[in-house]
Amino acid sequence: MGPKYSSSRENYLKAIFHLQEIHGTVTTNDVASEMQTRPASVTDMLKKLKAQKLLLYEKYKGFKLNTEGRKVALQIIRKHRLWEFFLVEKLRFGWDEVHEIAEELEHISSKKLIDRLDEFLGYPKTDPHGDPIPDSQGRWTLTRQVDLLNLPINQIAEVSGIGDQSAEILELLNHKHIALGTRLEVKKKFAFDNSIELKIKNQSPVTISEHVAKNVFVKYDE
Amino acid sequence: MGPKYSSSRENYLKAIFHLQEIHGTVTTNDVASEMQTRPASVTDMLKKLKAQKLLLYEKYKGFKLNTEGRKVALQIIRKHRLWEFFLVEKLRFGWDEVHEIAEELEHISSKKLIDRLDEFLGYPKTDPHGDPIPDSQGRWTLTRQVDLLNLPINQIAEVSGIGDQSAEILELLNHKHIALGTRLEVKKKFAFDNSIELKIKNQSPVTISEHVAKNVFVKYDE
DNA sequence: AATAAAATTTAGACAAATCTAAAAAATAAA
DNA sequence: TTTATTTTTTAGATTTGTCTAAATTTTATT
Ligand SMILES: [Mn+2]
Ligand SMILES: [Mn+2]
Ligand SMILES: [Mn+2]
Ligand SMILES: [Mn+2]
Repeated sequence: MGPKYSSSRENYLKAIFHLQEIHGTVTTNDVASEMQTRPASVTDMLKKLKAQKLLLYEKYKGFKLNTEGRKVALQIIRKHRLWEFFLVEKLRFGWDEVHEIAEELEHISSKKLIDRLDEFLGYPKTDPHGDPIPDSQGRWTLTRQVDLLNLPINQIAEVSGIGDQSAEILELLNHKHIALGTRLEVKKKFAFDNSIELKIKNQSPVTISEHVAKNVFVKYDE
Repeated sequence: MGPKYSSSRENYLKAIFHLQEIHGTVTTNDVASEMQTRPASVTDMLKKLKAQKLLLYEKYKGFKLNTEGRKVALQIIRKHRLWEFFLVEKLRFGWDEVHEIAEELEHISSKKLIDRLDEFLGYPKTDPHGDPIPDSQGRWTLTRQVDLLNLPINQIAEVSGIGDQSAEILELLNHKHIALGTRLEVKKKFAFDNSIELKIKNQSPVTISEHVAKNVFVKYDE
């Protein structure tokens, strides 16, 4: 037996899942721009997903995944993030080069494969970008985190996630030696442009823009 | 950039490659039965592969891969066999359950991924079924091997490959504790039905049919 | 409330991969 | 060497996923 849903359908489910995490409900244009496709193509797919009973959808009224749709989406996200972890931890890829490959690997259908992979990797809780990895029941552990703009001055914290995950921001962070797990503190906040000066142990201070700061999440003990 | 050729095209290339290894040239019906599809579908694909300059084909005259087609086929075979090795050696799958999964994994496009995987696995020379793994230039090392029907009596030899790789024969061999690398010798050959009695160290003798014996390959020092 | 703009859906088309049924070509049998 | 059988190809459909252009609906602005 082949895969239950096509790669394309799976990509739509994943995109809708991510968008509805933010806005609760999702629009056609959102999905189109997220997936680099045309609104008409999205509408076509919405009908198919509704027919498959994965989506709550009334035309012109927005839409969201139903329970089954969320379940399927979470399994794809699980696969995506486990494969990313594998690529970084076992095959020595950089965290900024794994997304595209995982975008393909996430569509491999074997459930046994992914559970064995999970075991082989030691049941990791987060992927190389700090995002949580759902378990085989689709549950994940929530971690409270704050972005760098909101980290109090002189509070030491650990990088736990990245918002925007474009190759561009990852390249920038790589260059500044900011990675998942990096311990750092904010030394100065400049009101002029909201840029921030950071200090990482044993390194000279680095400055990042507001745009970057908003996309770096950290956790810290109070 | 996505994959250069569709999964379907890659499956055809691989099937044609295997068939032409045996017969030199390949027929439409051969491919159709190998791939569980219809002759008409094969003809359709042949035209596409010819248009892509991967295949030498004149209608009604048989066909075979050209240099480029062979090159592409060998890279897919390389991926298939490396993934099979990974599944058995790292994820503890049985050798009789990896083929289907590798059938999907072989279509992941990243060249860097497969080269890193090769390195991670320690550059294995053969897959779990004893078949050679091409290197990244498409070369493999030939090993002379003989099937069990032709193994001299009392000559100790090591299982190095399986011909038919159906789940059925693999299940049978599994049950009789015959695996890749097993050292064994032929104790008796029965002329009546060409069945064979084998001895594996520390085990009681087992009997296999001519049909099975023809599909188990071994190597041995003379 | 009427009009303009934006968002969404529909209509109709296309490419890829497959199929069935029928036609054409090659091969085997009489 | 005719005739019959098998193999292969073509013709025409179908399914999935995509697109453009046009129509429809919703939302925002005067
Ligand atoms: Mn994907
Ligand atoms: Mn990730
Ligand atoms: Mn395959
Ligand atoms: Mn194999």
